[in-house]
Amino acid sequence: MAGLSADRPSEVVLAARVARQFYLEGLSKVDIADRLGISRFRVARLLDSARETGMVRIEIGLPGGSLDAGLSAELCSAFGLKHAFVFNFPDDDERALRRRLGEAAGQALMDLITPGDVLGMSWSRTLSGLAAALTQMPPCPIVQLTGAVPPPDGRDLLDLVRSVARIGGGPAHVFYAPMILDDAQMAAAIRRQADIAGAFALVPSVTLAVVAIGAWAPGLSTIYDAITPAERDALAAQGVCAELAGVFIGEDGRPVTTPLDSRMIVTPGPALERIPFVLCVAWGVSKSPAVCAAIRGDMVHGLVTHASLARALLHLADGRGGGR
Amino acid sequence: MAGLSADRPSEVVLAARVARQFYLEGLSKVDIADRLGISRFRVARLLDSARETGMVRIEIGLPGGSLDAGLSAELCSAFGLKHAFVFNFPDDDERALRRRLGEAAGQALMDLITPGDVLGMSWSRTLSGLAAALTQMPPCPIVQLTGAVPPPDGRDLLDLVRSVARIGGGPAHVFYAPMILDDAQMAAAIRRQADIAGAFALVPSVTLAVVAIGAWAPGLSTIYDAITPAERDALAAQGVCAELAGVFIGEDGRPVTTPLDSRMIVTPGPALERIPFVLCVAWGVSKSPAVCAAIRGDMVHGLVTHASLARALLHLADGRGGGR
DNA sequence: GATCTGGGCGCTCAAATGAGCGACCAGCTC
DNA sequence: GAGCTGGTCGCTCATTTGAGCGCCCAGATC
Repeated sequence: MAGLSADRPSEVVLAARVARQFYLEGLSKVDIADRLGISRFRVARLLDSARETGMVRIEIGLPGGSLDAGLSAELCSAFGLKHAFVFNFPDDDERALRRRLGEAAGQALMDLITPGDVLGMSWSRTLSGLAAALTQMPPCPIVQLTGAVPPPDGRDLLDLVRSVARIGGGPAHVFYAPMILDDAQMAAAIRRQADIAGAFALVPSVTLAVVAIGAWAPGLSTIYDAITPAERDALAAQGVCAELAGVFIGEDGRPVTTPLDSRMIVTPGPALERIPFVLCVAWGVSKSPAVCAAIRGDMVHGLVTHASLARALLHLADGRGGGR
Repeated sequence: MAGLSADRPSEVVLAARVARQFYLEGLSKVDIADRLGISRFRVARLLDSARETGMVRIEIGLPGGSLDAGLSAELCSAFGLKHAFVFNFPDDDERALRRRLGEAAGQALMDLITPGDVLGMSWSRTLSGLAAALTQMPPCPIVQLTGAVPPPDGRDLLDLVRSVARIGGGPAHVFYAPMILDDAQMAAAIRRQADIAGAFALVPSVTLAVVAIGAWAPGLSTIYDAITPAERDALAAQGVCAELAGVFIGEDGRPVTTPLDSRMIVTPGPALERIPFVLCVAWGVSKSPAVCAAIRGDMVHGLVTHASLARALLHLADGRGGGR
């Protein structure tokens, strides 16, 4: 099985000739065999040897642009994702990285959405820039998946949903409610409001959702930063390590039920799990354990991210599951 | 035929996934199609696109060692050689380069020779080191192809022929005569000597010859340096641009008949042309036009050389014939 | 010399692949 | 709406390719 002994220069060169003609000139093995006056079986064996000895090197590369197709493909394989989009954006400027990833998510959304879809959306600082890159959309209905959190720049989830709906021309199903309330009774009362109940009634029909992944750590999740230290610790003790559209996720990538749930206006975990395609955006190497957990389960089907986080994820996957 | 539009990230990534699985994991297109849930035709088209757009990069590389298989293969194709051996030897130290090329020629000879062969040999400073690398040889008869020139270090053609014969255990057919004589009559007389005539009678049975290529310029040919300036110019005027075992070669790679021939004890050009396999050793970028001419015709079937000369040859071939 | 053994070679047959073709669809023009 | 056009898709059929097998030869062992 080794082949190509080092003390047979003519065979090494012959293998190189065969490899050139096969891989670079695109000739068939039969043609090569005829030209070189050897059997097609020998051609095949020489090619095998050339591959085995590393004489033929094949790389799946960056075709240009900022999309790293090779990393994206690896991520798909390693985590069983249906789609992954890894972009070569520099990490140094956080604001620019967020903006570009938001636009990239818009690109991905345009690419994935089809006229029959019903789009669900949640909010994050990264996603708030998504609409800027949307140039064309089918007129899909768009559903607000969670209550709103007050954004620093005033562009909130309702703005995002409406912007996206305007581009496609489809109906926007929005409602006015905060994401977190002080007590469960008030949350329940709010959920009974007609517009909110109406929006949530549409969730089962959502076919494509765009959400961000938060990590359960300071500064890495809007919710983490919005609650008390005691609540943070309680959830961490329950195994929460990531957060997806207000749904808490454990290390196995499945939703974790927490006492906080009753005080939140969000699509419930089981409902989120039933959405056929959930596209996530994640950002920052420090989030890698959280993202790893989130995409490990079956909840997340697509991921938009940048190269350094992607590499960190692949490293985690290699270390643990022994993925190739 | 272009495919993979830049504004379809998912298709680009899909192509990368397909390419990974096909080229790196060795799966069949049918398997890939089944895994990804697409048709095998789509797999084939994605692979074509990936090749076209340069997403898949294939290089035929150096497997290690000093033999550059890629350059060797290119040289074979560009000049229609049966065998080429290009070695990555540094150019800076001429003595070392010559020694290593001589040994490399020995390697090539061991590789190419088979028990039924009759080996013909001529001399050059490079070839004088050939025997040093010979470890095993079939017991082939070995024939001296030319008269001798006095070597600087005393190791002459007869020594070389005898050394090679000793390693293989075959008979050595040598004779005592200089390569160049002062007048034609004396040369004719010498040719009639029994041992010389005997050796030359064997030339038609020679199946494999090892010779060096000289360029028609000062310091690049033993013969050039051995004759008068007037003779040099006369031969140059006749179109001589290279020299092979004492046979003068024109720009078309075919032997040139010259007045000098009658004064030389060498295998005649037509006889040399009839040898089934002529293996040449050449050295030095300054010889590239001569080597190019010599290997252009059908006289030379194999070449042992170093990377920089090989590249110069390919450059010449590209410029002229438009070889790819 | 007889026998064994390992490796290279080329055959057969089934699976994989490519070339070419028509179906289908979206967008456009009239 | 009818008709045209450019593009993608998957089919058929012929060719190419791979897996496995037996042959043959060289070298080792007895």
